[in-house]
Amino acid sequence: MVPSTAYRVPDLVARYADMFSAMGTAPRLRIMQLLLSAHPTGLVVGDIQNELDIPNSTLSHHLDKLKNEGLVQIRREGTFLRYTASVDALQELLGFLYAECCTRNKAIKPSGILQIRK
Amino acid sequence: MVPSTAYRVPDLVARYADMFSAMGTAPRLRIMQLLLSAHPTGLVVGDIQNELDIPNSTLSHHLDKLKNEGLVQIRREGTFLRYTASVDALQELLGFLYAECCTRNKAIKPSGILQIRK
DNA sequence: ACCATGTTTCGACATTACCGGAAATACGGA
DNA sequence: TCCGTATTTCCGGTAATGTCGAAACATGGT
Repeated sequence: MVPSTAYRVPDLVARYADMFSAMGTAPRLRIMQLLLSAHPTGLVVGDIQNELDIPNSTLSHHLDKLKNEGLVQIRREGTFLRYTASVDALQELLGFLYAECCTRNKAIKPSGILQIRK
Repeated sequence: MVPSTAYRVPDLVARYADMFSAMGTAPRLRIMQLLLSAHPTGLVVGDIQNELDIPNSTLSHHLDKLKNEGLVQIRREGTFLRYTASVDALQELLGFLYAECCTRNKAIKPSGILQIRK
């Protein structure tokens, strides 16, 4: 018996919720901001630590969470680990929000997103 | 002695983090989707409950969280409470994400947000 | 093999979050 | 005032999360 599609389709809403949750604390949102500001080069853990003043073990947990939700990408450079913001994930998330607010339901006018921001 | 601006400026990052956190669980993200799909009319609590099949007390907690982060607006209609998605809050949040990803750091091309979405 | 540096894991704690049944409250109508 | 419906508050249990020092691990160089 073939299971209904509901079983096979990964729950996108749950996935996006997890992404939002990963950006749902100030330290992690700051990390993402920092990585975006250093895009596409990214930063090594020590740089992030110095910039945000987070203890190494705490920082490692936050980075792990961001990694698990696919929001950052990692590559090794000798003894360093370089983290970069995942453009794909952020684009997906931004696209989801945009679709829900602007495309599907037209609750927000696209022009409203481009606000003056100092 | 004048305190540095860092003291007076409310921490916007923390605020946005709280908003992301509020949308960071599947039940609450579904509630926001539902309210957006019913925008601008909104829905009364009972409708949301029937639609999402969440016990009343649990639902009330989620709605309270969304209210506290300013993501929904409420008005009373007799014995009913009508919830609507807060366009202002969502626009602010979307604007923040857009600015961080597209404007400030140009990590994502704006055209990439408008993806085909079924 | 050893060392220095960078990063993660371990272990523990406090805090907060999620969930839901039962009771309490709010409102409008009879 | 009493009743029925709508919604919240109260209370408890359980699980998840944020934090961080200390120890372990990884890597490249000597």
